[in-house]
Amino acid sequence: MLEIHVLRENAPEIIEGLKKRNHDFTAPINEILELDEKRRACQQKMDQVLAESNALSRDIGDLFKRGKAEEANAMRAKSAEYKEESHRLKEEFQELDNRMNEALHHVPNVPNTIVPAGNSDKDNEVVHSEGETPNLGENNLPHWELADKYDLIDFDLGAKITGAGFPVYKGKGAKLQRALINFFLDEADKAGYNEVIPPHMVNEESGFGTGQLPDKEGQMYHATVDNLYLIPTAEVPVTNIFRDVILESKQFPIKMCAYTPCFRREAGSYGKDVRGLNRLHQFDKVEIVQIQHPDQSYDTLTTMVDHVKGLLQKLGLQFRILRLCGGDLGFTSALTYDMEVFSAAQERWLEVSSISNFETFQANRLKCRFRDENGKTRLVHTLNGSALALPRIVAALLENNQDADGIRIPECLHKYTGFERID
RNA sequence: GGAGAGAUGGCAGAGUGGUCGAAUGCGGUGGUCUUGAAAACCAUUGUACCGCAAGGUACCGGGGGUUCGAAUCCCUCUCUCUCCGCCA
Repeated sequence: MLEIHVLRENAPEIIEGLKKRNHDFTAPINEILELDEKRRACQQKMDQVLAESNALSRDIGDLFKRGKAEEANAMRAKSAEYKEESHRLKEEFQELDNRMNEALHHVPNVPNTIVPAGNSDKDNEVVHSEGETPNLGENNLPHWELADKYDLIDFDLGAKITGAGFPVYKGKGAKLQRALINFFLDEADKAGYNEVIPPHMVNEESGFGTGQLPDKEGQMYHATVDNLYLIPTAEVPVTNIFRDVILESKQFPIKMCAYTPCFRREAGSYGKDVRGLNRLHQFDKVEIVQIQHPDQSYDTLTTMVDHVKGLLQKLGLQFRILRLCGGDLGFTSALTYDMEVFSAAQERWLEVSSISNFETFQANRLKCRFRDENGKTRLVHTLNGSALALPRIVAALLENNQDADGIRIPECLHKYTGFERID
């Protein structure tokens, strides 16, 4: 969430910046500023009453000590007045503070100046493209048919056990899955990311910290009995490692990576989007997360994009990089690059990674700060990216590397799979 | 699941109703000394909010209560530990 003092000082610029999201935030922001003003006035009154009340209590204490109980008792009535007054002001303050924060929670991050204007994914800007579309010939198959033909993934079995969108990976299909996870983790390790295995369920505070709550509540599976959420991405538990933490500048950059399954309800999805591996309720992903000094975060974003680029190059997949437009940008992000691979049999681009700089937006919710050169605490910048999400990578690998009687495994995976072909 | 104990500053650990935001030790930072280092000594060392400032307020796991006054008493929630049971 935006910092109230920043909003207070730069409201017109922020309203202007948010227009890229195709939404006019003038009214809610004005309301926030109004509540903020009332809130501060109320705090001043409250603090003053408390100060007087505290002074009076000290005086009464002194009188008791000096044995002047009668005088002390005479002052109790006044004290009761202070108490009533301060209680009333505290209630008023909390009410104003809650309302202000509630409104503030629903204001998204301000897009970076280089974010293109636009309404939907059609307006995203292609900033890079490489690799060639393989020539598959006539009888090529989409990945769900290949998965069936070579007995790699069983969607029906998953539907029987759990429901649609929960596939069962089998045989070489399962081994390929494991190979990709290990390959991605090893590459992240080589790039200096520290691996963690976080919990796969998180509490409300964590969901709020990274911005999934309260806005995207419906996207997560919620275990209501214990009030825990299945993670939609490792971003949530990993970034929350740094909730309520004050870092030293010399600790930058903090680089973490994690493999986890990810759970998403994906309510409202339908059609060809959800066929096969295109959109699942449970999938595997290796995530990279960085915590950076505000001055360095955009350089870091570039290194993260380059890291993912390297993975796609090693896998030999045709891909492109998009700079998301304001209308497609996530709630918490200031700038996002999406990586898409070309799925040759489906003849469509599939998003396999999303790499974002959240600047201080998450840090403010997380209360993740660092001590700057002057010893003052400031909010850090947080970033994360998929490196990579497995299902669509598998879809593209199966489709793009198929021939008449099998599927070729890219060389970088051989030492992980133990086989070079699926047939 | 049953029974009990506990939660204090970066850590350890005092404090059981009145200048306590909190002793002391360790750690951190700055300095003196030293060729350098160590040791020793001196100083400093929580966070947030309000305020131009002076200063004020809040916070001793969270919330509520008693009291003129609470880290200290009461209620409640959460978490941790010990024992028993169950168990991958």
